[in-house]
Amino acid sequence: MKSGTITIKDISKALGLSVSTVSKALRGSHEISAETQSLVKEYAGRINYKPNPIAQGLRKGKSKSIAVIVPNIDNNFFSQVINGIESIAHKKDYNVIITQTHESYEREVLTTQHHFSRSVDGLIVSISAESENVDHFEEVQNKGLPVVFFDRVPDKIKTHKVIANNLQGAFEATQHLIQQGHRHIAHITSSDFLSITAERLEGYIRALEVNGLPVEDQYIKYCAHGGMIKEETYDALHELLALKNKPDAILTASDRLSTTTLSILTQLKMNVPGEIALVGFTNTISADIFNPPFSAVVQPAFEIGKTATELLVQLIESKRPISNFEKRVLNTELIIRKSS
Amino acid sequence: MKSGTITIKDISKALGLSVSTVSKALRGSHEISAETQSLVKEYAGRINYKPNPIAQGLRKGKSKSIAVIVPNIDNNFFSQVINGIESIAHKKDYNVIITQTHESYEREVLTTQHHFSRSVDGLIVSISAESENVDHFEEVQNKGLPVVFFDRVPDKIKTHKVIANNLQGAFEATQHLIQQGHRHIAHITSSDFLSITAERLEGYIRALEVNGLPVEDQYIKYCAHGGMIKEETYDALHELLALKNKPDAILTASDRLSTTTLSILTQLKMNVPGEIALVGFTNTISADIFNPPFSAVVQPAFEIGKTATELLVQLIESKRPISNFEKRVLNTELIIRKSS
DNA sequence: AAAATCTTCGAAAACGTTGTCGTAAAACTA
DNA sequence: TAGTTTTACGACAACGTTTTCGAAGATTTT
Repeated sequence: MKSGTITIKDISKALGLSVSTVSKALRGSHEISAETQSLVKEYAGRINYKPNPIAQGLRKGKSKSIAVIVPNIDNNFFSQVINGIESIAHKKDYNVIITQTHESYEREVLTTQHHFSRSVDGLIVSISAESENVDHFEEVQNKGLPVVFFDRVPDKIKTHKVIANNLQGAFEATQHLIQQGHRHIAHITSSDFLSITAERLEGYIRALEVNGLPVEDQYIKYCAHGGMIKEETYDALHELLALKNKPDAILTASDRLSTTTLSILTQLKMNVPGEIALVGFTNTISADIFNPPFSAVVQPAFEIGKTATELLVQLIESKRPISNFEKRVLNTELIIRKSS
Repeated sequence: MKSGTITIKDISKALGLSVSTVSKALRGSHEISAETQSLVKEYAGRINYKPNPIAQGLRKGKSKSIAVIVPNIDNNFFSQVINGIESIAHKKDYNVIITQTHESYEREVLTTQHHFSRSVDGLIVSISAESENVDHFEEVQNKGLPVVFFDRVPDKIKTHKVIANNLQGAFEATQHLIQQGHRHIAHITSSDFLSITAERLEGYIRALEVNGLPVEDQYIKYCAHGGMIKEETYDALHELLALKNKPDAILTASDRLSTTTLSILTQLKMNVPGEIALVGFTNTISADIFNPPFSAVVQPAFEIGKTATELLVQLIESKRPISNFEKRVLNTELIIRKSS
């Protein structure tokens, strides 16, 4: 690791200057004469000197990097958010490192602490489906690490949050199903304590109510692992199809749940939307080549990532502590295809 | 950042011991008496002390973390590889951080240098479609940072490599298309200098030759950005369909190219496989709900990730320099569905 | 009882950087 | 010319660890 690394010390030796002089010259300090500065800079450039950011971080407590913690990356919603994050972060000269929790509470705690102690400058987080407890985030936040949440956000923690208008999205999708003539609409969703679950459920319920339809518990199925475990979705769907009053439509609440549900229905050789219609929250770029083409509630994922990053950088670079936090809500878009 | 952080110094003050004693006690050194050790450990546990890995890294030149550099994460092949990487890395107590290059040479260089100087212990890389030049990897490797390549590997650099049996995979897929009666088989692939491109092309050509079919340049289309830019694929496809002898089948060489091609054919309302059959390299988990269900050459992505990580850890933890490097080749699987 | 050996700990250096402070020489002021 | 300010640089401490070395006290060996 160390063999070829070039440090300030090498430059100082070669040029017969002190390390502090070299450091200051490199940073363009006014204490150093123009000649010395250009001498140092020229030489540093020539031998391809790169400052060691971890030493800088140690010294300054800043590292110009931000970490993203998401449940999974194999999910177009999250990967699009990450692209949004990178678009802003790179522009502002921050590096972005990504870690996934696989919906595991334990991994989330570990990775949070890891990022904290490797001193990233901030965290952008969407909470794992298993994480009922969010103390680990509160802890690092109290120690001065800025955190911004998106999508799955905790009520408890005071900070910036960026979400899609989940209520509206679920409302419109349900409304659409009702307009198509469906009366028994089921909802397959994630862990009941996640913010997105509550918000989307609320939209679903309101649409039913507005249309004078009953809200039936038997039509609402929670998947504790957010669809990570296929059996979970399979069981939920199976229970729905075993009901006396089988649902004639389903609203699925997440990317993974949507594709898994369609996949199972296809396996069961069920006619979509003939026997059962399907609308789901999903940002998959392949929705139009699904069979049938998938009606989707699409979240402004890229925008969410951009917004979260702007807010985070604001927190990081603010001189004095910020206390009035905002919750940005971005609108979803309902794209109707053939599955409904 | 620093406010709440607990350091060895805090412990040493509280217990009236020197920092060196505390450090050694924490690491279980035999120089420290059992009582002192348990005293220190108990106290450290109680106040929730966490060693600062970046300081450890500075001191020891090791950080117990490895970085993964891939073109994109919104791609089931790469996300599955990453899952394989994490499965081994976490077991061996390494943290995994992920960065994407978006097929950009420039970003690849930047992120490589960034990881090097934040002193990760090793790199697992699949090269960007733009990167004809791989000097940046050679450079960090010469400075002592172990690198393992997978999937898109450079010929030039001597190190461990893990790839799918691309030749065999392409051969079987082409063979299958021929058996289905197709005689004009096109091949849409990535940048011509990528290893996977050459290997898959070779398999395609051999299958044609074995069956006494001509190899025609007009049927072979390269996409310099690996399908990242949709127009690229669109143009390639358009040119193929404008030929006098339109192809009656296509073999696509990557995840993104496969879905994009199907998507465009769907837009063009072409009958797949009636007018044109399709087989492609892809690890998408949604292949069975595509319209039509997609015939896929599936790579053992998870296994590739696992293998690459085992080899990397071996490089990292080896006492003396390793010079006999291996290239592991893992078999693909052809899953025939309805698109061919 | 003196000498040798352990045992247990602390002082200090090191990793690569930055920032504070001190200081010699040069430039100005009176 | 003496005094004051400015310029341009170097010494040193600090960030949080680990490790080498030395040394005091305890224990064992002769």
